[in-house]
Amino acid sequence: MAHSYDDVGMRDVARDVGVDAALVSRYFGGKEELFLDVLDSCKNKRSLIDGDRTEFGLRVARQIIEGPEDEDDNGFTGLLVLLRSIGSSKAMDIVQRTSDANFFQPLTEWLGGKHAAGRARLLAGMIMGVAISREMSAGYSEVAGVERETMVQRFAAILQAEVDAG
Amino acid sequence: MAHSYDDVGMRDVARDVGVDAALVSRYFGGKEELFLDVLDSCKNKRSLIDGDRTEFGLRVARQIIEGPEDEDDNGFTGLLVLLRSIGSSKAMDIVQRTSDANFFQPLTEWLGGKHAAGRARLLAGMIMGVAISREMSAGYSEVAGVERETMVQRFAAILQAEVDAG
DNA sequence: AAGTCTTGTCAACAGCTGATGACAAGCTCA
DNA sequence: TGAGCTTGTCATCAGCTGTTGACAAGACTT
Repeated sequence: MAHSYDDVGMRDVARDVGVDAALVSRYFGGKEELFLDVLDSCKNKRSLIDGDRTEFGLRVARQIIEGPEDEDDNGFTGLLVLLRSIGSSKAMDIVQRTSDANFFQPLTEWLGGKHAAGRARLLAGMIMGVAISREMSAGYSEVAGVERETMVQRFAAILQAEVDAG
Repeated sequence: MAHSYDDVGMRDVARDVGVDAALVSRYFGGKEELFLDVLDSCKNKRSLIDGDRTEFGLRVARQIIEGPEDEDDNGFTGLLVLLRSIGSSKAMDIVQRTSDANFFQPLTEWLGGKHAAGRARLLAGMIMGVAISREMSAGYSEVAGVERETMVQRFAAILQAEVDAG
């Protein structure tokens, strides 16, 4: 699982790699720089934008609501880390800058057409929100499988409408 | 501004009230209990649900996108604190339980009709996401005023459609 | 072979966190 | 008046954080 900025310590990172914490701190030049590097390493995936434009809604909706089949990076892990790191005053600067440069702006350009910025913001917001609502109620009010498929279809239509609105 | 669980220390809370931190810790029984009390104090507002059902979309969309006129509690502060506190392993339990009890479930009941749980989840997710996207790009790519009004209208229609879908 | 750079560890640092025991002043009530 | 409760402060605690200086072993270069 991907965590947040505040929640992951240097010693955690170091342990995962089997190395001393001092080395990590030194190699990256500090925790913030490490965070920035991690986020930048996720930006090249562009899994949101890549793919058929006419199936954007369905593709994204399914991935967000049903979650990734493989436990590894599904292209949204970077976004989830970003979302979880909101609320951290130390990471806020990086979060704002990165989300803008790696998420909002590319989406705006890809959308094009009328009110591209506003539509991108709306689209990004809805995607982030549904993604995060999934783990906010994890283990509590699970939505049944049948109903989930309906959710996917509804959400897909909403997203696609925003893409085609240009 | 409302902050997150990890970002606000006992000493901060105490200073704001003009009191020693020890008193706060003792009076509430600990930081987690304080957090829980704060969240519960926000639940009675029900500002999402209260009001005309046929204007739910417009009312919520305007409040979320344009922000509150008064700097004080606009009924969404509790939700924003909740959102920002995701990513904190210490607050996660409380966040999940509270958001379910004070947010998802009331919304589900209020919605009613077919697939109420799924629609509520979708609705809640979109609302949270757009709310949070506003502060993720604060100061960077501001959306112009004209475009913002279009956003409000589009978002309102999306939300209202989900309400009426039952 | 000698010098130097990289890769890495260890111990320690200052700064912060939430919490707690000891204690003081003021209030209430018998 | 004196007992007991509330309200509040202060110093202090252990635990955690990111960072850094000192040092060691290996690899590469001259």
